[in-house]
Amino acid sequence: MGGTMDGTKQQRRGNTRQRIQDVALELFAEQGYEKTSLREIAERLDVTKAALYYHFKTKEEIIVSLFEDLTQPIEELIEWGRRQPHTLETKQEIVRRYGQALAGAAPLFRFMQENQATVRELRIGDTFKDRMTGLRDIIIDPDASLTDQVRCISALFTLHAGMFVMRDLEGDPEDKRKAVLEVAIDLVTQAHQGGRTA
Amino acid sequence: MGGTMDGTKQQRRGNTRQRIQDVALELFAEQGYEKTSLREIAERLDVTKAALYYHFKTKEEIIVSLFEDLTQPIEELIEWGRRQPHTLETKQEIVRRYGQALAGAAPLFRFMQENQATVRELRIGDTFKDRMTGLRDIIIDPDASLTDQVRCISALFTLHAGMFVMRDLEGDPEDKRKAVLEVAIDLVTQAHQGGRTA
Amino acid sequence: MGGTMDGTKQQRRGNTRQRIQDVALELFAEQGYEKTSLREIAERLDVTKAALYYHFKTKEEIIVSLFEDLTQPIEELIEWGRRQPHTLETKQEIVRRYGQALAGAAPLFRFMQENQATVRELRIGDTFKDRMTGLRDIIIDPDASLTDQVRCISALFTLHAGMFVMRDLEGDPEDKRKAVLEVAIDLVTQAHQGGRTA
Amino acid sequence: MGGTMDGTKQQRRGNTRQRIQDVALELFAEQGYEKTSLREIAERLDVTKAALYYHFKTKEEIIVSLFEDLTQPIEELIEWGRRQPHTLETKQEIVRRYGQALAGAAPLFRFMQENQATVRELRIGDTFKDRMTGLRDIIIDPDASLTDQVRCISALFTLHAGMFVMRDLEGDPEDKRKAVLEVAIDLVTQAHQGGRTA
DNA sequence: CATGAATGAGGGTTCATTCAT
DNA sequence: TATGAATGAACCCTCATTCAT
Repeated sequence: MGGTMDGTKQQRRGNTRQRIQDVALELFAEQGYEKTSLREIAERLDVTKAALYYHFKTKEEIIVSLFEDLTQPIEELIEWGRRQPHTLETKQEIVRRYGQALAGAAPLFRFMQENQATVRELRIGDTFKDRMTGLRDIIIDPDASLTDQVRCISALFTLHAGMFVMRDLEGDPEDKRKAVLEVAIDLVTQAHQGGRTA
Repeated sequence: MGGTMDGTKQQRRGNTRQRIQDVALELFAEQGYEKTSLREIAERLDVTKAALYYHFKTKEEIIVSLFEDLTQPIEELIEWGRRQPHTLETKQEIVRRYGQALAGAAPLFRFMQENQATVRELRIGDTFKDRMTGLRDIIIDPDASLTDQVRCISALFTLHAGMFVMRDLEGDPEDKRKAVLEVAIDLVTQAHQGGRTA
Repeated sequence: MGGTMDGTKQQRRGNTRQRIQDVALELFAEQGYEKTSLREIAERLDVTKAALYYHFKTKEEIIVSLFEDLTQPIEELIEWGRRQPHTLETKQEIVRRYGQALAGAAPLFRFMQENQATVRELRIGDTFKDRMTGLRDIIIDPDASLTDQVRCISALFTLHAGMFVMRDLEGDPEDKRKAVLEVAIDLVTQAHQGGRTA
Repeated sequence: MGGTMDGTKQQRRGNTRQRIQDVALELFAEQGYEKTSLREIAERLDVTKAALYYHFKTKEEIIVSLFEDLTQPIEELIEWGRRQPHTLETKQEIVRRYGQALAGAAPLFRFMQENQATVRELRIGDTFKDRMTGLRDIIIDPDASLTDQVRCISALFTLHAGMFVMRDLEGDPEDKRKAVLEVAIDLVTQAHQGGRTA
């Protein structure tokens, strides 16, 4: 009552919306979307379930908002990619940047990878698929051999796998990141040259 | 009463357990584990929920039984792999056979890929992880460079991706299968030679 | 096939009905009637639930049959008591014999004491109440003071308590039995003399 | 909107928790714990089952809360008893007060008496047993004869029986209460003097 | 901004019971 | 004698959501 907070309820400066997103993403990534209840989120925040509804109209809107906030870099990457010439350098740069974008929103992508069935039914599903298709079309040469097309997709998947599956591979994280990137770039490079050499 | 059934209740010869598994897997793969209710499964089979409980003790046991039934070929593959010398040929053969095994239980693996968050919490989770680790240890040379290790994992992932993600890639399914296999084999081959050449 | 049993299924000479009763009583006394399911009984006997229904029409009939089989001595005791003169000796003898009867069917009475709410709703309820009333009327003098009437009921209750509550009192069981009996007899004796002395 | 409620939904001022407890205790005492479903309780209150779960986390918590709320006088009685000298007067006073405490929470104790099997499995079970043991230790002389120990327990049991079994004894309730108390006090008195006189 | 109280729909699970074989 | 398969009703419980305050 007057003056500074007493700490009982940690800083409530109106950042509640943000805090909800943080906790939600953490729990969604850890337990899955359906197994995470609003009650659980609310409890962690020491807030009522009803409070969540002040900030988000539905449970789905929480995940959608996360998706929209966190995946903009990828949107921009695609935008950028579309305007570039389809050279090898461009492709390699795309892979590099995509790797960074994934790392920048790791929990979200972990969530999306581990909850594909859920994501597909959510509103995000289609949007996300569109983006992936967009990316693909940039690095895939339409008249490349099937094998090379697969290589490109495999490159993207390697990046994804790099984030989550390879956590239990031993080695320095930074080294692993580099190794993953190298393999991915290798794949698009092979794919790019495939057309010309074979 | 003599002769064939009248069709109202299709053949109830004792294949109910099997039919439950079939329908369950279909729905689990399509909608996810948590979003598929036992009521839904029962309705599709024109049977009561309680009937499911005659054949399976819990919902989890249904998916576990599917896992155990359909995953044995992979178990055997690992067994076989362990007894082979770690030659390039062995590795390539592992990849080939793993591809086949995946194809042989496609719906289950699609389910597991798209419901990782769920699977992790289920009893299957650990078993599955162990198997993947087992496979990895066979095709990965322990003293290979990190990059080559990533290549091997990427090969396995490419096979997985091949099953599900690449469905919307245009082209003859059989051709796609071959292309996927080629890329995967390529990756382990590069990884294998990496140590010797680099 | 032919000759003696092999022991896998212990003696099944047609005593199944009896075995059901035994196991049922044990479980009913231990866990209560409602918390004991037919599945549980069947499993303990290594038999199907359906088999129970060959021997008993309903779950209730199992407990009813136990009641009828095991409480006959008390029925007879009442019969006997009714024909005796209402002397002190008779009353004392009733108490003594009732104590024995309780001991002879301890698990059943433990069950009835600990599941009164259930028993009341079962068909047994009334029968049992009738018997208790019968007993009471024998040892209670209709024109005794209220206090002496209470003494008589208290005597009966002391016997009941003696069976179950006093199990955790230390001391030799046989000694405890005697002590309980002594107190009960004391109570009816006081009650009997009350009328004459007060 | 201003003034009194319209009666459709009787006063919902926040006394719902209390109303749940009241109805629950009534039904539990009448039909037993397991045979009373939450649906039944909810219906009587003209409320949804889910509403019960807003106020109590589980069904068990309802009975536990009743136990904790209603049983405090006995807790205090024991506390008080422990601090008194072990004189005859103290023992008699304990019996008197215990009788009052029982009367003050008659429905709860009726429930506990008639659902012992259930209570034993509930969290309350042990707590209750501890209290009874506490009471016992106050009125029982450790070096009294077994017979006198039984007398003390019998006294307590007489009080219990007085509440429930003797309802169908004819006579004025108040007179019956007095008679029961007299017998109980008599028993502890005999027990107390037993050591000195016998 | 947020809570307290409640709802309706549905979840998985268990039960006593039935009946053809 | 007993089993295998199934049912219908009920169970406790949890969820996302609503709304007056």
